[in-house]
Amino acid sequence: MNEQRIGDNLTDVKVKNRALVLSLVKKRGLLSRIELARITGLTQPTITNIVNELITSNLLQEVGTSDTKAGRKPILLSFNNRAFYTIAISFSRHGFSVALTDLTPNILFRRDSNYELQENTEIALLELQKEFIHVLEYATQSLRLILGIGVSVPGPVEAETYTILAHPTFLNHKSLDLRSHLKEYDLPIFMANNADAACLHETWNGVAKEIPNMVYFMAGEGVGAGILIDGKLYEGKNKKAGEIGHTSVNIFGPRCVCGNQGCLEMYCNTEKILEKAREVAWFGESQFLRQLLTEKRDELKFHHLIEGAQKNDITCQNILKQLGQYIGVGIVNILNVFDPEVVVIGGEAALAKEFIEEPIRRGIEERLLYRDYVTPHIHYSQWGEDIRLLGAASVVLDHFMAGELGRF
Amino acid sequence: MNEQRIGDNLTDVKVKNRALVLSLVKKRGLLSRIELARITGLTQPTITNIVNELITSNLLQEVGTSDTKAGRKPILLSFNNRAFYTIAISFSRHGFSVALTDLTPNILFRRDSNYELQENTEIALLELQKEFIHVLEYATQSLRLILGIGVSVPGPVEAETYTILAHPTFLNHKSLDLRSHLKEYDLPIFMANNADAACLHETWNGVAKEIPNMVYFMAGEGVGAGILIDGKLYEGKNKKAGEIGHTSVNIFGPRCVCGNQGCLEMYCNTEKILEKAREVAWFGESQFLRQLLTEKRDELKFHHLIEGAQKNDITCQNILKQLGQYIGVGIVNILNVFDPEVVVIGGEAALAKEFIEEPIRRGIEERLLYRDYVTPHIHYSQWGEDIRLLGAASVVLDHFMAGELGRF
DNA sequence: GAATTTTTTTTAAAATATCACAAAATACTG
DNA sequence: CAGTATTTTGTGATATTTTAAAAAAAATTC
Repeated sequence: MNEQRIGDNLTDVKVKNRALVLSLVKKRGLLSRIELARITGLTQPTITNIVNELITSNLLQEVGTSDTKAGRKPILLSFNNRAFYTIAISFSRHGFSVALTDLTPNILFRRDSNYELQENTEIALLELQKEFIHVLEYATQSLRLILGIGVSVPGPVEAETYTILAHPTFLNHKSLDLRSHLKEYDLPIFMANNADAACLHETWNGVAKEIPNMVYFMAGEGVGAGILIDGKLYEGKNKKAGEIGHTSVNIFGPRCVCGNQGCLEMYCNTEKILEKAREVAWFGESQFLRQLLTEKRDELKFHHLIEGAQKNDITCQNILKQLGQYIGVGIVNILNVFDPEVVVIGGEAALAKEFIEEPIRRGIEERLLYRDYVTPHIHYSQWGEDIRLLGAASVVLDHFMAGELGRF
Repeated sequence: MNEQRIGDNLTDVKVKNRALVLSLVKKRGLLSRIELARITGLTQPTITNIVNELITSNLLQEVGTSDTKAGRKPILLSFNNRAFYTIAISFSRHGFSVALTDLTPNILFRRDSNYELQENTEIALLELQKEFIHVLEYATQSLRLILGIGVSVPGPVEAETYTILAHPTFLNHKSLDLRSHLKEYDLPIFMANNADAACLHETWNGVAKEIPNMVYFMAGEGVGAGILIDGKLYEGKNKKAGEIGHTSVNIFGPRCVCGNQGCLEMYCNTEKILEKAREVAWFGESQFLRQLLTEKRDELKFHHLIEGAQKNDITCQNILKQLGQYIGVGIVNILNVFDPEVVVIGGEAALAKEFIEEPIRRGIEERLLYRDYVTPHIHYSQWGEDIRLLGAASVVLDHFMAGELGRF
């Protein structure tokens, strides 16, 4: 696939500049040729040339003009998010979704399912295939050109083959070569850990559009991070980077399933938080929790804690506050190690923003090594549950925009 | 200085390819033109062209031929490490050194001093200037062309201005603009944290020559890391990345000077280890330590522990073993977060390799999340104390080889 | 010593951005 | 409302760089 050339080439220049122009318009919205020239430092004829090619391949469109003081009005260019489409597949620990998205990406059509890949892999795969075909038919019916399939997985992925690897919390039986199951549709497949996928989405459509160094801290059923360095996803030698959830934050702490002691994940995954809430529910002072538990038995979910906290239930607030404190510890570690421009907090925990924000802020203020010299920016994911599918689509988008899929 | 062009250029290609060829010869030693063509994927004429330019600028030399089965013998090219020189300045917490180095870098002439920058900044600076002039005179006397000054600092450096920043453990009074003190000699000055500098040295002259992703874990008086990503030093938004010593590994642990709790540095810096040794010395069972302490009072140094361990003193061995265990925790955290190809352990701790190696290996085996999928490579610094100066020189080298200093 | 092999160099060709300038479109001025 | 200034976009020649093809150089083999 790769022809292993490390030396640079004339065509490399062209490809890079074309990708640069395209992604600038994608990220900044409406731009004129002259603005592109100014931003890139390329000359106007070069820009004209590149832009015309991109218009020919239908990726850019001329959409009206903008006002200037005098002279010819600049023609505004916009990214054509309907030029191509992706099929996004996302797995959580309790189900999966398949969707058709445009290049923004927006979710145009989705199918959700509760089959767990964990429980009965064969049946789940059949179900997946069914839903996939469903989406694919919807897409072909309306003549959408599909760039590829993006898959977001809550666990590790094998670097070369994009196999979903066996892993105690998501797929404990054996590794799964999803690619071969979808091979017959002859679409390129890209896979990423869901923190990485979410991270990519923030770079193309979120808060990290113009930010080279960012860490996406994902705290939900699992705790992991997507790491953006120099505008590119950093995945490490074996696509195994970002497992911040399994860094020890308590060397003398209890043993984690991974073998380590006192992993961060043991303190700030939402399951652990719920366990604690259940404990407190029966014996604690929270009427809200006790009532919930009698009504719904063991069906206590994370969003219940948020509801409780919003209804001023002190216990719920305190539990979330503690979650914030633990997340804060993780964030400070990230800040000290990565010195990123931005940290985005995502996953279920982000839904509790209003209750964890303050303890996190406080934690940074008190504990950050270089707090006198740097001001870290902490954002919270704006995408809710959709981020799973949006991330999956962004994986395809990311490969496409790098010029890898050769459609422009 | 930067003309802010993000678009790519024909000259960019040339500069990159030239830098690539030069660094390949520097790193791999003797190479012929045809080999360079094969490695880079560039064509032979392109290589010839570039090589001839580099020979003209005296950076490459033709040195004999190598044997082949038949045909014309390839002319071997070698990197001329005496084409230019650097002046390296390194600070530790207890003194500084100034040296002249070639481009390997080898230390050709050095001056060491025990003035602490901390104690009496003004006098120390005068002393530094004196030694610097000494080295500079030695250099000019023999007509060496100096590329620039490299400075390695055991603390943070301000990104834009290369100011040495105030910091509790090295320079607690106020920031120091070393650049302006050396301005009159009209040489470019580059500064880096000493972990970063050491990391760079490993990329140019050590174990990471061909490795894009590496973490240099430095454990000595302080604990920090130099992070290599995609072949480049990763410094973060504000050159504050890599402070792994101040990641919390015990959220419930004692407060660190930095504000955080249970920082890694509190468990595996050598000072802490020595404190523990001193405690144990009087009341423990170690005859070696007790004798040492009565002879030398409070002059117990880290190398004494190593000596003791080498003389089979169980207490010394146990203390070092524990150090290894703590370092192991740090390494596992690094491996889980960065998934690097290589981790290099440096700093004073690396001197105790024979005693910490096993507990570190064991720690990784037991605690690494993806131990079934990845095999991390752990190296130990080979450079001893010289790494400070070598690192400082490598900072200059690194800028030069990137084509920034415009001498080729 | 002629044929063969391998490396290096030369020459011509292709690709790309740049430079200088022209054309187009609009606002401002009197 | 015509003319001018201003700004954006487009065009053609030029310079630079890599590439492709072929020649030259150097060494080995038969």
